[in-house]
Amino acid sequence: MTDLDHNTEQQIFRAARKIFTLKGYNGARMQEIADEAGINKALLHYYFRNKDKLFEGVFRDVLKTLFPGLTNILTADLPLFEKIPLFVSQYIDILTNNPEIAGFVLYELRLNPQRLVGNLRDIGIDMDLIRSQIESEVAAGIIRPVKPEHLIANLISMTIFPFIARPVLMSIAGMDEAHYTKFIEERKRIVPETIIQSLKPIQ
Amino acid sequence: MTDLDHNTEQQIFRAARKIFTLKGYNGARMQEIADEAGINKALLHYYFRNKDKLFEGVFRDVLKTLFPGLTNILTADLPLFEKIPLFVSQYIDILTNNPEIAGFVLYELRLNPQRLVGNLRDIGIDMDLIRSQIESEVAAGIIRPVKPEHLIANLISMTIFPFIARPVLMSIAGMDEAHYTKFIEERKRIVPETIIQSLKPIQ
DNA sequence: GTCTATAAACAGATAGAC
DNA sequence: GTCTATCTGTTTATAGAC
Repeated sequence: MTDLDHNTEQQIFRAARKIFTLKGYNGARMQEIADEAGINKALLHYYFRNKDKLFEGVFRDVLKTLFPGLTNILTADLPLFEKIPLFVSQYIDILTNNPEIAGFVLYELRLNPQRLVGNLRDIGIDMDLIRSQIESEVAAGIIRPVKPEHLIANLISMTIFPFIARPVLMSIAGMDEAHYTKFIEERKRIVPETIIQSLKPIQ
Repeated sequence: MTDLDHNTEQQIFRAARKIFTLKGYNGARMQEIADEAGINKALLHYYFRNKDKLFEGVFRDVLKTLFPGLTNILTADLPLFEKIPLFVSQYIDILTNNPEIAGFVLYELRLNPQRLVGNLRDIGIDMDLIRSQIESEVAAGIIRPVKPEHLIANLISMTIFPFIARPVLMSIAGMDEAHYTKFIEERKRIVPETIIQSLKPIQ
């Protein structure tokens, strides 16, 4: 399956990814996807049978953008204080390039949680590994004890949420586009700093 | 306008709030709202003219659940270290009772950011007030310097995100319903602790 | 493979009886 | 105020020509 073999199929898929992530499953129209791809509506059905199957493909594709490389960082063989900034920085870069996908995935999963089934492999984090890393760093006096669920929750919350809540944050803080961009860039430093400070043992 | 005067209207509104927050504007069906309210579809139009107006009312109502009391806490006359746990605890209680509204509001706002216009009053936080409180507590040696945008972003991210990402968090951490409930309750302690630790001056 | 034309189902909205 | 019946427009999906 080379790039040239399925040029139209790829064009459709790219258009579908754009429209679906922007408008959601229920808000997306097959006609709009066809327009975006510059082809006829009937071709969508020729290549992908129906809206559901097209969406399913896009959703898997978006999950692959969002998860695998990142869960790898979390389970890499690095001290927590190195892992955390790496994770935040890479995640912010991905979301800066794909600003809609976090909100898209979480919303569609809430509408339809069973979409997780069958895609769990892409999302899973080895919590036991993180738990044992925490235990050994606690034993070494590097960090204070913390439950892995809460550490992970804090980390991804502070990293992802500003992308989901963008309009609200801009509004309450009175930011324009430029401010928001700067704000996001600053979070590469702020988020790790916040977590690391909270993890340091009390001297 | 007493409760008894508009019993049907209220029934419809409650049903609409349930269906809209659960399925979103695009996913909600007037028929389903009518069924939920136990009345006929035509009555929806009799009371609320059309789907847009019905949604508009629900959206405002949800904003009122989500914001006013909380922004009040943030601008109350209390030390930061007291405000923060209060905010987290109250927000978690509200979201526990209305688990879908955070995701609902943020998603609908992303689809349609202009919904903020005209509702800004409900959402606004007086950032200058928070900024000056930070400055004075820094001057008093109680906390380290921090930009108000980031403090607020950290606070609401860690508080709200676990409700939006519920299925993902449950999945990656292998939690069942009971675990998740306990996890959320724990965050009333964890979130303030994390922020406060990160704010304490280095001794 | 790609198109035009159209079928089939659905969803929002209204007319009009009671 | 509340209902049944129906209209109108939209949207997914297919048939069939090229």
